[in-house]
Amino acid sequence: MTGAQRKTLQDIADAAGLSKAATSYALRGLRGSEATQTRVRAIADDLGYSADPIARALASGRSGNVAIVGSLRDLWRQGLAVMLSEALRAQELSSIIADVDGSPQREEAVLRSLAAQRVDGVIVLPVDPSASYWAEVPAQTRIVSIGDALTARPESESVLFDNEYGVGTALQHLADLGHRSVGLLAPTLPTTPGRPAEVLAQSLGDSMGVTVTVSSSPSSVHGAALAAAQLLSGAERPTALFCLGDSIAFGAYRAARELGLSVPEDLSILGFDDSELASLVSPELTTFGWDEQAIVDAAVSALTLPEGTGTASGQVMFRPVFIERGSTARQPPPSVPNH
Amino acid sequence: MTGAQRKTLQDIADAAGLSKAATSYALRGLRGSEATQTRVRAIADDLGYSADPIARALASGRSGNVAIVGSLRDLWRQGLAVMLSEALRAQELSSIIADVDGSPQREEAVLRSLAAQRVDGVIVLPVDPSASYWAEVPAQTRIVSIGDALTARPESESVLFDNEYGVGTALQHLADLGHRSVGLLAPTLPTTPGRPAEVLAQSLGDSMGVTVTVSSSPSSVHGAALAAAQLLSGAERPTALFCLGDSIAFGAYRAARELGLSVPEDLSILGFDDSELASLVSPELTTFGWDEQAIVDAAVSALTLPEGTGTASGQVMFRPVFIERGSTARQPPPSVPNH
DNA sequence: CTGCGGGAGTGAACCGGTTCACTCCATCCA
DNA sequence: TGGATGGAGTGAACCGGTTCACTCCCGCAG
Repeated sequence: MTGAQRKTLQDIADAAGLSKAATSYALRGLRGSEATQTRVRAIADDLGYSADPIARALASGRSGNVAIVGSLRDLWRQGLAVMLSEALRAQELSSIIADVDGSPQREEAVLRSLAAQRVDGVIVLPVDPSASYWAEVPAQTRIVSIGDALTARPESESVLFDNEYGVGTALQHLADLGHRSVGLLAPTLPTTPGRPAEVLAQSLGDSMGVTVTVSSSPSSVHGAALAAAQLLSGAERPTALFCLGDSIAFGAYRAARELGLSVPEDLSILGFDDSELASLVSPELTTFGWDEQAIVDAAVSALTLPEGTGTASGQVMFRPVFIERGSTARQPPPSVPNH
Repeated sequence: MTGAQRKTLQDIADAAGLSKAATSYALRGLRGSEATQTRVRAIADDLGYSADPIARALASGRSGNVAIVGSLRDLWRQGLAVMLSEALRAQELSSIIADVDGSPQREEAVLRSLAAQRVDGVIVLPVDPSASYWAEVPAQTRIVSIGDALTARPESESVLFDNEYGVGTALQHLADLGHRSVGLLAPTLPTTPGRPAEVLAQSLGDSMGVTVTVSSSPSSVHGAALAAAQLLSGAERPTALFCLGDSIAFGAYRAARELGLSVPEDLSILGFDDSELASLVSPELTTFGWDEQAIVDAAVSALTLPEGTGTASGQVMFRPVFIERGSTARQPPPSVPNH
């Protein structure tokens, strides 16, 4: 039942006894008397009219397409991408999702191809925020970047993660439990200028009397298990592992199992991101969660809202919430003091 | 460096000394001499021209937007949605992702709103394939549905899952291990006409001498744990659980742990979909995997390729591959024969 | 030599909105 | 009373392609 032809602006204009121009203005509330506007809107509703997004795009120069670009390997970011696309749809925007798989080359290629696609916004989880190819993005394309303070692009509107808080809270928690040697497993990124979280963790650790040994790890469970095993087989085995990502933490669980270490008695494990499976593993993973919906909404409105409407700096920061479950414990364990 | 203005077709026409029309035809290889075509293409490449997708959309009536609609709650489908969007991008198509959360009402609402958005294709993981609102989708909109033979829409091009094979293989595997009573945990769907997999499993089980007790379960780990616990607390406890979805299997793991049953000695667990975490849990989950990339490619080409180019029936079927890990065992266990 | 078929190329309409520059007219103030 | 003001509404250009109907011209058959 495709039924009647799609209504055009001209149809509404005819029905209202107005010109196309007046009708267009009235429907968008830009000009014309209050009375006319409501009358025209009523007619449009009546006839089931809605403006053709394509024609509008051509005339107005805005395509209604937004690209979501980033390293979308891990489950958390995949979920974020889907939520972003959902939120964009609510604004009548369609999305182009591009996984750059952590590679600056792919990031560059994607950004270039986007220029041809006439996207009018890019939401990016940047791989190399300092790369020169960002300059190639047309000036009128809004860029919103999502990430921690150091991987987000300082030039663009940003949705930031308060990793300083997260890392500080994590180390404090472990220090309070008596841990003095902590291993930090951070995801491998090809270019990590300054290795922000790691450096931060080490200096924070120092101030708490905790030694932080940093090691990088792939985001996959398998790779993380290897990286964790290596860290745990060193001379001075850390009594706790802080994993920047739940998938890495899951890998650590496996490594611990293979080494015959029980969690949390012999080894405390701390995750990050509170994946759906954090409460599945045994013991349940202590981790940090985010308000993903709020992050998504912030990113979309940064893209959507007229310039300067948001915060002065164009930046919003989100703080992870600590979720204590069962994977961390006092060190040394109180149950076996000195036997 | 936004630099030079974007090139238009007129620029290329001028440079080639041809009319806009001839240039347009030549670039698309539709008319004009071979020599002219290559010459025009060379000029276009030279000037870095690429056609404006919006203008093209307006003129040609195809928007270049494809909607991905379905129940996108679980991780597997989320990953599929991201992969689909990726694959569409490679065809210069943008996507609109809509999660209908298993609700026919939302499915209907989304389909209606899509009409206004002028999508020219829909990839759907249908919730209610028999619903009448499908008729509202404009006839020229291509629909590709992804699902098993009974939840896919018979009217549209389909990418099918060979669940008959999957369920049969699973039951055979369990029967071979000596199991005679199997619990089947299937995801809850609001309208499940005929409850296909369940009915299938019961009749297949009959032919193998296996009793199959069906129970529906939410897709979330928590909900599944509850459903599994209930199934395991019944009078005749099944010795194996076949879970239609890895998340449900993870819930079953937890239920087993809480009931003091060890896997696989006391209880065999079989999953479905081979999520990234199937090999993380302990024991590693025996499950069924898909070639997701092939499924995605099939769906996209069904949408993209001209009508009738694919298989005669417009349907492709994919078969899951059995991945045996450590969560199933012989029943009763051989280690403790009769002690 | 005439007539015809067909490939190459062209001008103009068209897709369906947005926006600019303009006219018209009622109102208000000097 | 006359001129400035400004809100309501209009015609036409415009965005950048696609496609239709047409002309022109060359080659070939009758």
